[in-house]
Amino acid sequence: MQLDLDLLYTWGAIAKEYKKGEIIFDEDGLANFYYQIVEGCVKMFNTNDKGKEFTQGYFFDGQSFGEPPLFIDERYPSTAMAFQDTRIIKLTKDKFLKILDEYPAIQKQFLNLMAQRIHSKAVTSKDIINQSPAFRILAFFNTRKKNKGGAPELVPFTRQEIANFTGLRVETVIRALGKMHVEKKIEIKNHKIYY
Amino acid sequence: MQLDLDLLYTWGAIAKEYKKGEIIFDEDGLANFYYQIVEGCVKMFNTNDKGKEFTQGYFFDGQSFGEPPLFIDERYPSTAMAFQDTRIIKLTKDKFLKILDEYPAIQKQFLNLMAQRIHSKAVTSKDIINQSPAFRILAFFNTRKKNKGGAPELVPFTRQEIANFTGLRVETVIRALGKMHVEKKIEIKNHKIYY
DNA sequence: CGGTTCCTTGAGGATGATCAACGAGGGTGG
DNA sequence: CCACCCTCGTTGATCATCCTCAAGGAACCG
Repeated sequence: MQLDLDLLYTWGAIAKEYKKGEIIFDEDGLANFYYQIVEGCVKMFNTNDKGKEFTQGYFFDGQSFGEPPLFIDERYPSTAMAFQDTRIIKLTKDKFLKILDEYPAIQKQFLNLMAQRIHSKAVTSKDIINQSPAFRILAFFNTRKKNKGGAPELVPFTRQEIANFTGLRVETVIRALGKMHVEKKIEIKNHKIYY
Repeated sequence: MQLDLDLLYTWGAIAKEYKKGEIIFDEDGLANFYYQIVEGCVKMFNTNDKGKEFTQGYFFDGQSFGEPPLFIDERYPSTAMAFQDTRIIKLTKDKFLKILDEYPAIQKQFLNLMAQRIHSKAVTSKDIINQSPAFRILAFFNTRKKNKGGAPELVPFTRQEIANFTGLRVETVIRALGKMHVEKKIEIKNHKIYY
Protein backbone atom coordinates (compact mmCIF):
# COMPACT_ATOMS: atom_id res chain seq x y z
CA MET A 1 0.00 0.00 0.00
CA GLN A 2 1.36 3.33 -0.93
CA LEU A 3 -0.21 6.69 -1.46
CA ASP A 4 0.90 8.83 -4.34
CA LEU A 5 3.61 11.24 -3.25
CA ASP A 6 2.15 14.15 -5.20
CA LEU A 7 -1.17 13.57 -3.55
CA LEU A 8 0.46 13.52 -0.14
CA TYR A 9 2.38 16.74 -0.78
CA THR A 10 -0.75 18.40 -2.12
CA TRP A 11 -2.41 17.67 1.19
CA GLY A 12 0.43 19.16 3.11
CA ALA A 13 2.60 16.17 3.89
CA ILE A 14 6.24 16.73 4.74
CA ALA A 15 9.27 14.49 4.34
CA LYS A 16 11.71 13.83 7.11
CA GLU A 17 15.02 12.01 7.44
CA TYR A 18 15.54 9.61 10.31
CA LYS A 19 19.00 8.36 11.15
CA LYS A 20 19.47 4.68 11.82
CA GLY A 21 18.29 3.95 15.34
CA GLU A 22 16.15 7.06 15.63
CA ILE A 23 12.70 6.60 17.16
CA ILE A 24 9.74 7.56 15.00
CA PHE A 25 7.05 6.98 17.57
CA ASP A 26 6.90 5.34 20.96
CA GLU A 27 4.85 2.56 22.44
CA ASP A 28 1.85 4.10 24.22
CA GLY A 29 2.31 7.37 22.37
CA LEU A 30 -0.57 9.18 20.71
CA ALA A 31 -1.07 8.62 17.00
CA ASN A 32 -1.08 11.93 15.17
CA PHE A 33 0.42 11.11 11.79
CA TYR A 34 0.23 8.86 8.81
CA TYR A 35 3.72 7.60 7.95
CA GLN A 36 4.95 6.30 4.62
CA ILE A 37 8.49 5.23 3.85
CA VAL A 38 10.05 6.86 0.81
CA GLU A 39 13.29 5.01 1.18
CA GLY A 40 14.80 2.96 3.95
CA CYS A 41 13.53 0.51 6.54
CA VAL A 42 11.56 0.75 9.77
CA LYS A 43 11.29 -1.78 12.58
CA MET A 44 8.31 -2.01 14.94
CA PHE A 45 8.96 -3.66 18.27
CA ASN A 46 8.14 -4.02 21.95
CA THR A 47 10.44 -4.27 24.91
CA ASN A 48 9.50 -6.24 28.01
CA ASP A 49 10.33 -5.45 31.63
CA LYS A 50 13.58 -7.36 31.43
CA GLY A 51 14.66 -5.39 28.39
CA LYS A 52 14.10 -8.21 25.95
CA GLU A 53 12.86 -7.10 22.58
CA PHE A 54 10.12 -8.53 20.42
CA THR A 55 10.01 -7.44 16.79
CA GLN A 56 6.47 -6.99 15.49
CA GLY A 57 7.55 -6.36 11.92
CA TYR A 58 9.69 -4.59 9.35
CA PHE A 59 8.52 -2.08 6.75
CA PHE A 60 10.31 -1.11 3.56
CA ASP A 61 10.34 1.35 0.67
CA GLY A 62 6.89 2.57 -0.24
CA GLN A 63 5.13 0.96 2.69
CA SER A 64 3.07 2.79 5.23
CA PHE A 65 3.09 1.77 8.90
CA GLY A 66 1.44 2.60 12.18
CA GLU A 67 -1.97 3.20 10.61
CA PRO A 68 -4.34 1.18 12.83
CA PRO A 69 -4.29 3.62 15.77
CA LEU A 70 -5.32 6.40 13.38
CA PHE A 71 -8.59 4.63 12.68
CA ILE A 72 -9.56 3.60 16.16
CA ASP A 73 -8.30 6.28 18.45
CA GLU A 74 -5.87 4.06 20.32
CA ARG A 75 -2.27 4.59 21.30
CA TYR A 76 0.59 2.84 19.56
CA PRO A 77 1.03 -0.72 20.81
CA SER A 78 4.70 -0.71 19.75
CA THR A 79 7.67 1.50 19.09
CA ALA A 80 8.82 2.36 15.55
CA MET A 81 12.50 2.91 14.86
CA ALA A 82 14.52 3.62 11.73
CA PHE A 83 16.35 0.38 11.00
CA GLN A 84 18.57 2.18 8.52
CA ASP A 85 18.78 5.82 7.54
CA THR A 86 15.27 6.36 6.29
CA ARG A 87 13.29 9.06 4.54
CA ILE A 88 9.69 9.18 5.63
CA ILE A 89 6.80 11.27 4.49
CA LYS A 90 4.23 12.14 7.13
CA LEU A 91 0.76 13.60 7.04
CA THR A 92 -1.46 14.67 9.91
CA LYS A 93 -4.11 12.25 11.05
CA ASP A 94 -7.10 14.40 10.17
CA LYS A 95 -5.87 15.12 6.67
CA PHE A 96 -5.15 11.45 6.14
CA LEU A 97 -8.65 10.52 7.24
CA LYS A 98 -10.05 13.19 4.93
CA ILE A 99 -8.23 11.65 2.00
CA LEU A 100 -9.86 8.33 2.78
CA ASP A 101 -13.29 9.93 2.88
CA GLU A 102 -12.65 11.70 -0.34
CA TYR A 103 -11.34 8.70 -2.27
CA PRO A 104 -13.33 5.52 -1.64
CA ALA A 105 -10.88 3.62 -3.84
CA ILE A 106 -8.08 4.50 -1.47
CA GLN A 107 -10.18 3.54 1.51
CA LYS A 108 -10.72 0.19 -0.09
CA GLN A 109 -6.99 -0.27 -0.60
CA PHE A 110 -6.41 0.38 3.05
CA LEU A 111 -9.10 -2.09 3.95
CA ASN A 112 -7.25 -4.69 1.92
CA LEU A 113 -3.97 -3.70 3.51
CA MET A 114 -5.38 -4.08 7.01
CA ALA A 115 -6.79 -7.48 6.05
CA GLN A 116 -3.36 -8.48 4.78
CA ARG A 117 -1.77 -7.40 8.03
CA ILE A 118 -4.22 -9.35 10.16
CA HIS A 119 -3.62 -12.38 8.08
CA SER A 120 0.13 -12.23 8.46
CA LYS A 121 -0.10 -11.53 12.17
CA ALA A 122 -2.29 -14.58 12.60
CA VAL A 123 0.21 -16.68 10.67
CA THR A 124 3.13 -15.29 12.64
CA SER A 125 1.47 -15.98 15.99
CA LYS A 126 0.70 -19.54 15.15
CA ASP A 127 4.22 -20.06 13.83
CA ILE A 128 5.89 -18.68 16.91
CA ILE A 129 3.79 -19.91 19.78
CA ASN A 130 4.10 -23.57 20.65
CA GLN A 131 6.85 -24.27 18.18
CA SER A 132 10.48 -25.35 18.22
CA PRO A 133 13.30 -22.88 17.55
CA ALA A 134 14.05 -24.37 14.15
CA PHE A 135 10.41 -24.13 13.15
CA ARG A 136 10.15 -20.53 14.26
CA ILE A 137 13.29 -19.55 12.42
CA LEU A 138 12.21 -21.24 9.20
CA ALA A 139 8.82 -19.57 9.45
CA PHE A 140 10.58 -16.23 9.82
CA PHE A 141 12.72 -16.91 6.75
CA ASN A 142 9.70 -17.98 4.75
CA THR A 143 7.73 -14.83 5.45
CA ARG A 144 10.42 -12.73 3.89
CA LYS A 145 11.24 -14.84 0.88
CA LYS A 146 9.34 -14.05 -2.25
CA ASN A 147 10.23 -16.85 -4.64
CA LYS A 148 9.70 -19.84 -2.37
CA GLY A 149 11.50 -22.88 -3.52
CA GLY A 150 13.97 -20.88 -5.55
CA ALA A 151 17.72 -20.89 -5.06
CA PRO A 152 18.92 -20.12 -1.54
CA GLU A 153 19.21 -16.39 -0.91
CA LEU A 154 21.27 -14.49 1.59
CA VAL A 155 19.28 -13.82 4.76
CA PRO A 156 19.90 -10.14 5.50
CA PHE A 157 19.38 -10.31 9.26
CA THR A 158 21.75 -10.67 12.15
CA ARG A 159 21.25 -13.56 14.56
CA GLN A 160 20.14 -11.05 17.17
CA GLU A 161 17.40 -9.79 14.86
CA ILE A 162 16.26 -13.32 14.14
CA ALA A 163 16.14 -13.88 17.89
CA ASN A 164 14.09 -10.74 18.46
CA PHE A 165 11.58 -11.71 15.84
CA THR A 166 11.19 -15.31 16.94
CA GLY A 167 11.14 -14.66 20.68
CA LEU A 168 14.32 -16.65 21.21
CA ARG A 169 17.77 -15.75 22.53
CA VAL A 170 20.80 -15.20 20.32
CA GLU A 171 22.61 -18.26 21.60
CA THR A 172 19.57 -20.41 20.99
CA VAL A 173 19.30 -19.07 17.45
CA ILE A 174 22.96 -19.78 16.81
CA ARG A 175 22.71 -23.34 18.08
CA ALA A 176 19.50 -23.96 16.16
CA LEU A 177 21.05 -22.57 12.97
CA GLY A 178 24.02 -24.87 13.46
CA LYS A 179 21.77 -27.89 13.71
CA MET A 180 19.70 -26.73 10.74
CA HIS A 181 22.87 -26.45 8.71
CA VAL A 182 23.88 -30.01 9.57
CA GLU A 183 20.38 -31.14 8.59
CA LYS A 184 20.77 -29.24 5.31
CA LYS A 185 17.74 -27.06 5.93
CA ILE A 186 19.84 -23.96 5.37
CA GLU A 187 23.23 -22.98 4.02
CA ILE A 188 25.86 -21.22 6.09
CA LYS A 189 28.95 -19.91 4.37
CA ASN A 190 31.40 -17.65 6.07
CA HIS A 191 28.91 -16.91 8.85
CA LYS A 192 26.37 -15.84 6.31
CA ILE A 193 23.02 -17.58 6.20
CA TYR A 194 21.40 -18.63 2.92
CA TYR A 195 17.85 -19.88 2.57
CA MET B 1 -19.01 -4.66 13.80
CA GLN B 2 -22.28 -6.10 12.72
CA LEU B 3 -24.30 -5.84 9.57
CA ASP B 4 -28.03 -5.33 9.77
CA LEU B 5 -29.81 -8.67 9.59
CA ASP B 6 -32.52 -7.37 7.27
CA LEU B 7 -29.86 -6.09 4.93
CA LEU B 8 -28.13 -9.47 5.00
CA TYR B 9 -31.33 -11.37 4.28
CA THR B 10 -32.20 -8.97 1.50
CA TRP B 11 -28.93 -9.86 -0.16
CA GLY B 12 -29.62 -13.55 0.17
CA ALA B 13 -27.90 -14.48 3.39
CA ILE B 14 -28.97 -17.63 5.18
CA ALA B 15 -28.85 -18.58 8.84
CA LYS B 16 -27.42 -21.83 10.06
CA GLU B 17 -27.18 -23.60 13.41
CA TYR B 18 -23.88 -25.07 14.49
CA LYS B 19 -23.73 -27.48 17.39
CA LYS B 20 -21.02 -26.97 19.99
CA GLY B 21 -17.77 -28.32 18.59
CA GLU B 22 -18.86 -28.21 14.98
CA ILE B 23 -16.32 -26.83 12.51
CA ILE B 24 -17.36 -23.75 10.56
CA PHE B 25 -14.29 -23.53 8.38
CA ASP B 26 -10.91 -25.18 8.34
CA GLU B 27 -7.38 -23.88 8.40
CA ASP B 28 -6.13 -23.64 4.79
CA GLY B 29 -9.67 -23.80 3.48
CA LEU B 30 -10.95 -21.41 0.83
CA ALA B 31 -12.89 -18.39 2.03
CA ASN B 32 -16.27 -18.26 0.33
CA PHE B 33 -18.54 -16.68 2.92
CA TYR B 34 -18.99 -13.78 5.24
CA TYR B 35 -19.98 -15.06 8.70
CA GLN B 36 -21.79 -13.17 11.40
CA ILE B 37 -22.85 -14.61 14.74
CA VAL B 38 -26.50 -14.12 15.61
CA GLU B 39 -26.19 -15.87 18.92
CA GLY B 40 -23.52 -18.03 20.46
CA CYS B 41 -19.74 -18.12 20.46
CA VAL B 42 -17.04 -19.10 18.00
CA LYS B 43 -13.42 -19.97 18.68
CA MET B 44 -10.64 -19.53 16.12
CA PHE B 45 -7.55 -21.64 16.65
CA ASN B 46 -4.58 -23.48 15.22
CA THR B 47 -3.22 -26.90 16.01
CA ASN B 48 0.46 -27.70 15.78
CA ASP B 49 2.09 -30.96 14.67
CA LYS B 50 2.03 -32.33 18.20
CA GLY B 51 -1.67 -31.62 18.52
CA LYS B 52 -1.26 -28.66 20.79
CA GLU B 53 -3.80 -25.94 20.25
CA PHE B 54 -3.34 -22.19 20.06
CA THR B 55 -6.45 -20.04 20.36
CA GLN B 56 -6.37 -17.01 18.11
CA GLY B 57 -9.55 -15.52 19.48
CA TYR B 58 -13.18 -15.78 20.51
CA PHE B 59 -16.16 -14.13 18.82
CA PHE B 60 -19.56 -13.45 20.34
CA ASP B 61 -23.12 -12.34 19.59
CA GLY B 62 -23.30 -9.87 16.75
CA GLN B 63 -19.66 -10.16 15.76
CA SER B 64 -18.42 -11.16 12.36
CA PHE B 65 -15.33 -13.31 11.93
CA GLY B 66 -13.08 -14.72 9.24
CA GLU B 67 -13.32 -11.63 7.04
CA PRO B 68 -9.67 -10.91 6.15
CA PRO B 69 -9.32 -13.75 3.62
CA LEU B 70 -12.37 -12.39 1.79
CA PHE B 71 -10.53 -9.19 1.02
CA ILE B 72 -7.18 -10.55 0.00
CA ASP B 73 -7.85 -13.84 -1.69
CA GLU B 74 -6.00 -15.92 0.87
CA ARG B 75 -6.95 -19.13 2.61
CA TYR B 76 -7.99 -19.26 6.25
CA PRO B 77 -4.98 -19.17 8.57
CA SER B 78 -6.99 -20.85 11.35
CA THR B 79 -9.92 -23.11 12.04
CA ALA B 80 -13.25 -21.75 13.30
CA MET B 81 -15.37 -23.89 15.60
CA ALA B 82 -18.65 -23.33 17.43
CA PHE B 83 -17.65 -22.94 21.06
CA GLN B 84 -21.28 -23.33 22.08
CA ASP B 85 -24.39 -24.04 20.08
CA THR B 86 -24.35 -21.07 17.75
CA ARG B 87 -26.60 -19.51 15.15
CA ILE B 88 -24.68 -17.94 12.32
CA ILE B 89 -25.79 -15.96 9.32
CA LYS B 90 -23.69 -16.38 6.20
CA LEU B 91 -23.48 -14.51 2.93
CA THR B 92 -21.47 -15.38 -0.17
CA LYS B 93 -18.18 -13.59 -0.65
CA ASP B 94 -19.13 -11.76 -3.83
CA LYS B 95 -22.38 -10.45 -2.41
CA PHE B 96 -20.58 -9.32 0.72
CA LEU B 97 -18.01 -7.45 -1.34
CA LYS B 98 -20.80 -5.88 -3.35
CA ILE B 99 -22.40 -4.58 -0.19
CA LEU B 100 -19.13 -2.91 0.72
CA ASP B 101 -18.90 -1.28 -2.68
CA GLU B 102 -22.43 -0.11 -2.45
CA TYR B 103 -22.21 1.35 1.04
CA PRO B 104 -19.02 3.30 1.69
CA ALA B 105 -20.09 3.84 5.29
CA ILE B 106 -20.09 0.09 5.83
CA GLN B 107 -16.74 -0.23 4.16
CA LYS B 108 -15.40 2.33 6.58
CA GLN B 109 -16.78 0.40 9.51
CA PHE B 110 -14.96 -2.67 8.34
CA LEU B 111 -11.78 -0.70 7.94
CA ASN B 112 -12.10 0.36 11.56
CA LEU B 113 -12.85 -3.19 12.58
CA MET B 114 -9.75 -4.50 10.83
CA ALA B 115 -7.68 -1.79 12.48
CA GLN B 116 -9.08 -2.84 15.84
CA ARG B 117 -8.17 -6.44 15.17
CA ILE B 118 -4.61 -5.62 14.20
CA HIS B 119 -4.23 -3.58 17.30
CA SER B 120 -5.40 -6.32 19.59
CA LYS B 121 -3.31 -8.92 17.82
CA ALA B 122 -0.24 -6.75 18.29
CA VAL B 123 -1.04 -6.38 21.97
CA THR B 124 -1.67 -10.09 22.39
CA SER B 125 1.61 -11.04 20.72
CA LYS B 126 3.66 -8.76 22.87
CA ASP B 127 1.86 -10.00 25.97
CA ILE B 128 2.42 -13.64 25.21
CA ILE B 129 5.89 -13.77 23.78
CA ASN B 130 8.74 -13.29 26.21
CA GLN B 131 6.59 -13.18 29.29
CA SER B 132 6.03 -15.24 32.42
CA PRO B 133 2.99 -17.50 32.80
CA ALA B 134 1.40 -15.19 35.37
CA PHE B 135 1.86 -12.19 33.09
CA ARG B 136 0.34 -13.99 30.13
CA ILE B 137 -2.63 -15.14 32.13
CA LEU B 138 -3.32 -11.69 33.55
CA ALA B 139 -3.03 -10.21 30.08
CA PHE B 140 -5.59 -12.73 28.87
CA PHE B 141 -7.96 -11.84 31.70
CA ASN B 142 -7.54 -8.14 31.04
CA THR B 143 -8.42 -8.39 27.36
CA ARG B 144 -11.79 -9.80 28.23
CA LYS B 145 -12.73 -7.60 31.13
CA LYS B 146 -14.66 -4.47 30.31
CA ASN B 147 -14.79 -2.54 33.57
CA LYS B 148 -11.13 -2.73 34.54
CA GLY B 149 -10.57 -2.12 38.19
CA GLY B 150 -14.12 -3.06 39.06
CA ALA B 151 -15.10 -5.84 41.41
CA PRO B 152 -13.66 -9.27 40.58
CA GLU B 153 -15.75 -11.14 38.05
CA LEU B 154 -16.03 -14.83 37.34
CA VAL B 155 -13.65 -15.87 34.57
CA PRO B 156 -15.75 -18.02 32.26
CA PHE B 157 -12.93 -20.15 30.86
CA THR B 158 -11.59 -23.53 31.81
CA ARG B 159 -7.91 -23.85 32.68
CA GLN B 160 -7.41 -25.72 29.44
CA GLU B 161 -8.82 -22.80 27.48
CA ILE B 162 -6.59 -20.38 29.33
CA ALA B 163 -3.66 -22.62 28.49
CA ASN B 164 -4.62 -22.73 24.82
CA PHE B 165 -4.84 -18.99 24.60
CA THR B 166 -1.62 -18.26 26.45
CA GLY B 167 0.48 -20.96 24.82
CA LEU B 168 1.01 -22.76 28.12
CA ARG B 169 0.08 -26.20 29.41
CA VAL B 170 -2.84 -26.89 31.72
CA GLU B 171 -0.63 -27.90 34.62
CA THR B 172 1.45 -24.77 34.24
CA VAL B 173 -1.70 -22.66 34.25
CA ILE B 174 -2.98 -24.40 37.36
CA ARG B 175 0.29 -23.90 39.22
CA ALA B 176 0.56 -20.29 38.12
CA LEU B 177 -3.04 -19.62 39.18
CA GLY B 178 -2.28 -21.12 42.57
CA LYS B 179 0.65 -18.80 43.04
CA MET B 180 -1.36 -15.82 41.81
CA HIS B 181 -4.03 -16.64 44.32
CA VAL B 182 -1.51 -16.68 47.17
CA GLU B 183 -0.20 -13.34 45.93
CA LYS B 184 -3.77 -12.04 45.91
CA LYS B 185 -3.69 -11.19 42.23
CA ILE B 186 -6.83 -13.24 41.67
CA GLU B 187 -9.57 -14.91 43.67
CA ILE B 188 -10.26 -18.60 43.57
CA LYS B 189 -13.36 -19.94 45.25
CA ASN B 190 -14.50 -23.46 44.81
CA HIS B 191 -12.23 -23.92 41.78
CA LYS B 192 -13.78 -20.88 40.16
CA ILE B 193 -11.54 -18.02 39.17
CA TYR B 194 -12.50 -14.40 39.83
CA TYR B 195 -10.66 -11.41 38.45
C1' DC C 1 -25.39 -43.32 40.71
C1' DG C 2 -22.37 -43.53 36.89
C1' DG C 3 -20.10 -41.11 33.47
C1' DT C 4 -17.79 -37.20 31.75
C1' DT C 5 -15.31 -33.27 32.05
C1' DC C 6 -12.36 -30.56 34.55
C1' DC C 7 -8.98 -29.87 38.13
C1' DT C 8 -4.84 -31.12 40.90
C1' DT C 9 -0.44 -32.97 42.44
C1' DG C 10 4.12 -35.00 42.22
C1' DA C 11 8.25 -36.62 40.07
C1' DG C 12 11.31 -36.40 36.42
C1' DG C 13 13.11 -34.69 32.19
C1' DA C 14 14.02 -31.58 28.30
C1' DT C 15 14.78 -27.35 26.61
C1' DG C 16 15.84 -22.92 26.23
C1' DA C 17 17.76 -19.03 29.11
C1' DT C 18 21.59 -17.20 31.42
C1' DC C 19 26.33 -16.13 32.32
C1' DA C 20 30.95 -15.68 31.05
C1' DA C 21 34.45 -15.78 27.81
C1' DC C 22 36.45 -15.52 23.60
C1' DG C 23 36.86 -15.26 18.26
C1' DA C 24 36.13 -13.06 13.74
C1' DG C 25 35.38 -9.41 10.66
C1' DG C 26 35.16 -4.72 9.06
C1' DG C 27 36.06 -0.01 9.38
C1' DT C 28 38.76 4.00 10.99
C1' DG C 29 42.46 6.82 12.14
C1' DG C 30 47.23 7.28 13.25
C1' DC D 1 49.99 -0.98 7.21
C1' DC D 2 48.85 -1.69 11.75
C1' DA D 3 46.39 -1.00 16.06
C1' DC D 4 42.19 -0.36 17.80
C1' DC D 5 37.42 -0.58 18.36
C1' DC D 6 32.93 -2.12 17.74
C1' DT D 7 29.66 -5.17 16.26
C1' DC D 8 28.51 -9.70 15.51
C1' DG D 9 29.15 -14.54 16.09
C1' DT D 10 30.40 -18.70 18.94
C1' DT D 11 31.04 -21.99 22.69
C1' DG D 12 30.59 -24.37 27.08
C1' DA D 13 28.70 -24.83 31.65
C1' DT D 14 25.05 -24.24 34.59
C1' DC D 15 20.37 -23.07 35.86
C1' DA D 16 15.45 -22.26 35.94
C1' DT D 17 11.38 -23.04 33.98
C1' DC D 18 8.03 -25.25 31.84
C1' DC D 19 6.63 -29.63 29.81
C1' DT D 20 5.59 -34.45 30.21
C1' DC D 21 3.69 -38.37 32.16
C1' DA D 22 0.98 -40.64 35.44
C1' DA D 23 -2.39 -40.91 38.76
C1' DG D 24 -6.23 -39.41 41.29
C1' DG D 25 -9.84 -36.25 43.09
C1' DA D 26 -13.79 -32.97 42.58
C1' DA D 27 -17.71 -31.17 40.36
C1' DC D 28 -21.48 -31.55 37.49
C1' DC D 29 -25.27 -33.65 34.91
C1' DG D 30 -28.51 -36.86 33.15
